[in-house]
Amino acid sequence: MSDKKQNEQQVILTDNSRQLPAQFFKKSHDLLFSQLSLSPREHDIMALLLSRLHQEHWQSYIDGTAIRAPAYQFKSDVLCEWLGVSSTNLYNTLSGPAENLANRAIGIRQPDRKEFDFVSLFKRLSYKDAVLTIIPNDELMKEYLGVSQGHAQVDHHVFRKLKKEHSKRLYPLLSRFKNEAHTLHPQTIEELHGFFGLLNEKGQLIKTSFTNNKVFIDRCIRQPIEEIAKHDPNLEFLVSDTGTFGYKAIKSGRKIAKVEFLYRWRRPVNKQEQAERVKLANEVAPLDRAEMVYDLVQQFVPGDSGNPSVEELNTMMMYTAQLMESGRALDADFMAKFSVAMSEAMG
DNA sequence: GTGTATGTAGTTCCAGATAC
DNA sequence: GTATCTGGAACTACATACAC
Repeated sequence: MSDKKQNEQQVILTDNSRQLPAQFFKKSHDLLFSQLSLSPREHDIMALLLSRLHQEHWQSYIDGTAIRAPAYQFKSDVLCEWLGVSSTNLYNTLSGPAENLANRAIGIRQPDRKEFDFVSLFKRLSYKDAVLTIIPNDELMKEYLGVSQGHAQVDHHVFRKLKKEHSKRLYPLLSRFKNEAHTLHPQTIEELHGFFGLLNEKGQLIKTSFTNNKVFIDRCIRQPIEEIAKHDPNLEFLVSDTGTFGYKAIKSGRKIAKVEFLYRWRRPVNKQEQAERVKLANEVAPLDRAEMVYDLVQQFVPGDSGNPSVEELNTMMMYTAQLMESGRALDADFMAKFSVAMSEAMG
C-alpha cells in the first residue's frame, strides 16, 4: 500500500488486488438499512470502495490534520479483476455507472423522527488515466465507518456473481443476520419499499408498478432469492407452508402486509473457507473478531476443525458489552454453548 | 469511443380468486 | 355482487457486454 498525503488529503492507492480482503467486505448497519437504489455495476463499485475503507485512513481527517476526507484510488488491474472485464472494456464498463454513481443520493434513516435524510454518496468520483478515484462524502463518515455498531459481513465473491440489482441489495441484508439468536424479523411492505430504494424523499413510490405487491415481490424478493440460492452454497433457503421458496408472505386480510425471509446460514466446512476465515480473523478489528467468535460459538459443532481457541474465546468475553449492544444476546443458551466450546478448546 | 446485441428492469393488461 | 388483490404474460426502456 502506498498511502500518502496530497494537498492535505490522504490518498489510498490500490494497485494490487491483494490489498483487498480475501473474501468479505463489511457494510455498516446504517448503510445496510439506508434507502439506496443502484444498478448492478454501481453496486460493484460501491462494494469495491467498502472493501478498501478502513477507519485508520480517516484518522488525519478526524484529528484535523487533513482538511478533506481520504481519496481512494484503484488502478486498472484491480478494477479489471474486481469487475471481471478486460482492460479494453474497462472504460465502457465504468464510464456510465461512474457518472450515475457520482450523482447518487442515499437516504439515511433518522429513527427518532421516522424520516430519511438524503445525502450525496460521494464528494467526487472520476476515472482518468486508467485510475478510478472515489472521494466519499465526509458527511457520511459515520455511516461508512460505523461497523462497530453492527455490520454485514458480505462474501464479495458471491456478491460479484449476482447479476440482479435487487439481489445485490438483498444479499448483504441476509448476511447481516447469520445466526439464530440474531434474526431478521418480518419486514412490512413499506419498509421493504424503502430498503430497495423505491421511495422518493416524500416517501412515495418512484416506480409505480411496485404498488402491485405481486410485481414487487416477484422482482425484489422471489427472483433475487433464486439467484442468491444458486451462488451461495452456505445460505440455505427454506420453503414456506404455502410453497414459496425462501420467503413467506404474511397477509392482513387478503393483502400482503409483511414478508418473512426463510433462510439459515450453513457453517463453512471446507478447508479453504476455514483458512479464509482464519485469515480474515487476523485482519479484522478486535470487536469484529469478537463478533465472529461469538457467531462461531452460537453455531458450535463439537469436533469441528474451525472451532475457536481458548485465546479467541477469552478475548471475545472482553467485548461482552459491545456484543450485547450489537444485538448479540449472552443468555443462558449462549453461555452453555460457550462452556462446551471452552472445554473443547482446553482439552 | 462507438455501435450493436443481449439481458434485465419496469410497466401494463387481463383473468381468476377472494374478502367484505 | 363488488371491489380489490394475485398470478401470468407480454411489452418497452434501460443497462450491460462486447466487437470493432
